[in-house]
Amino acid sequence: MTYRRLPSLVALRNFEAAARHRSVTRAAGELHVTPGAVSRGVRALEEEVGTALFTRSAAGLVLTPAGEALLAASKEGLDRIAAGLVAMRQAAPPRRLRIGAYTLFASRWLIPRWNRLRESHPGLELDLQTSADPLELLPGAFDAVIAVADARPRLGLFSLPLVPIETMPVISPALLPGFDWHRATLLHSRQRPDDWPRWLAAAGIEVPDPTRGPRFESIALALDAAAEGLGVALAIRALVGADIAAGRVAAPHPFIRSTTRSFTLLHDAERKADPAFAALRAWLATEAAREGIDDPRQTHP
Amino acid sequence: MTYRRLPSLVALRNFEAAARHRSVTRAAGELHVTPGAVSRGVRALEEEVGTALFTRSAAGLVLTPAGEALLAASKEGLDRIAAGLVAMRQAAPPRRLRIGAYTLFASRWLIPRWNRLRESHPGLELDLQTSADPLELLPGAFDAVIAVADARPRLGLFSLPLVPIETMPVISPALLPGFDWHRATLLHSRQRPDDWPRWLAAAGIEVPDPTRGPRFESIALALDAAAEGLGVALAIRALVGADIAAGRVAAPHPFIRSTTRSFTLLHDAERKADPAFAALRAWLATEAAREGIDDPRQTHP
DNA sequence: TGCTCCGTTGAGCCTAACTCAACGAAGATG
DNA sequence: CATCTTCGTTGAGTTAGGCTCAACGGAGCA
Repeated sequence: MTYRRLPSLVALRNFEAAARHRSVTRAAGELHVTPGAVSRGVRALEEEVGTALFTRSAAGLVLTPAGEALLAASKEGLDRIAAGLVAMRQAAPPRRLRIGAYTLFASRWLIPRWNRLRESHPGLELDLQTSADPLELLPGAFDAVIAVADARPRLGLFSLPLVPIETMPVISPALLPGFDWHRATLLHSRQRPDDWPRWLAAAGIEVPDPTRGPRFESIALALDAAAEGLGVALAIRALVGADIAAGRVAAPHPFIRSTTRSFTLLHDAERKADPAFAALRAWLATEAAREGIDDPRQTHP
Repeated sequence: MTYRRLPSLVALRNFEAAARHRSVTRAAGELHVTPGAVSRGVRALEEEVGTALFTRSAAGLVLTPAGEALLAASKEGLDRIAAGLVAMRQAAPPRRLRIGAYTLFASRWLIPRWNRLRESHPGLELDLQTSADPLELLPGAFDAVIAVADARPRLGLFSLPLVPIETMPVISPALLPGFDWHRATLLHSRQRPDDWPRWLAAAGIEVPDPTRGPRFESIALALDAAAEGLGVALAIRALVGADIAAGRVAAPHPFIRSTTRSFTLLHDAERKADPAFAALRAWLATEAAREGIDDPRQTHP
């Protein structure tokens, strides 16, 4: 029943990298793990095959004859597999998914994370189209759509909430000292005229007239205006992190208003099992989960 | 820094087996896992590469072109690695370790497990020599010794307790009905004359004379005598499990006397890091830990 | 003699991968 | 044509392999 006896392939990969570099530390760098992990992996492999593969010295690693033989085999074997993955992508040309997304979400969230998708899923190509108008995102012109939606299930649609809509006020950092709600100019988005009244009510702040102030076509423009010092805009928390970190805007008040809606991935329920859709979902879910852990704009400047 | 991008090699192995067999169930059999594990692994791989590798039907699996390409590559790659392991064993001829072991332990514990060692560590060959005399096992004539020892560390020796010494009485199952300690014949081992007095005292059983009865050269012979219905012998729990399961002997009393000593692997402390010794230790420790979970004589009849 | 670099290791944690059990779909059988 | 069997999938929960962190020891270097 046993066709082939293989050691732990994880340990084997550790060994192969360590042997190729003649260094535990460099192998750890290549594999993005700690040197300790590589050291343990190699030890485990040596124990499994019952033979020393390296002679260790502080200067570096020297392969034993057995190690040389195993290095050749594992390098060729892993190379063959890696080459096969490339060949496979030609047998299956990149899968192109047409994605429709809300403009602000695309520019502040999706695009900054784009590189990681290309790296981790080379077989997936996204054709991104954006719209500031939620209605345009509804029809079947896209394979999948990222829109603002509540958690309510929709017949025939699979939905995956990604990023909660939470509003918070932002102003130019220059205006932060002595900021006064009664004298502040509220910057509105035409699409979301109720945002300010709701936020102010939830925060328990009273102003002369919550509907006063200039109206902009989109939240993005209101945000730009706030950064320019024109007044205070309501931003979506998850989408202004980088602006705050970069010092473009700052929060004059700590209250964040939660809502029941999220930026949500929506696609045809029948395509749930399609690996391309599964990959897209998994990637988006992972990125959404690491929200706040590290911002891509910080780590990949 | 990233030399090669590889998917999860565990998932890849699942896929390769499933693709080769054109069957999840058969692949699971080969890999000694459940079909669910293989199914999940393949799904994860498909998601990782973003491409369907199989088209599923109840009749079986059919590979997509991408799956064909990946099967070829992974099969060749894994074959190359497996072949390299064989070649490696020729570069490093089997390591032969001279093992000295207490006779009863060797026959009742070590030998029944021998096959699993040969299977899991083909690079390790044990040269087993046994003795019923503990003194013969001490000197440096062996690479490692399995002897009765307490947990006290010994200078210059590495020790690994394997199986605790616990004594329990056994008789022929035929004598079990109406067994009476006052009329029973105690079968003694010459090497361990104190065993019966100690066990009886610990169990709180009084007999006319705990030292009466025939003396045999070894526990093994006393055990044989008990099985023949000559009387009641004191056996070591871990070594009579199979005899009890096979109905050769039975326990007339549930009490098991624990001691501070164990069958213990002993070897030169300096050879602790030697992979062959590490492999031997790991194998013995694993076998000792599965003690009672399944007896090798049951599963490999 | 002290510094630095490198590999190892003890302790503890985390998550990928596994098991178990239940389920639905597609032949096979009577 | 109902029933049974086989096979792959999947939700829930568990486990252990592999990882990190931090501390340590030995070898070369200043």
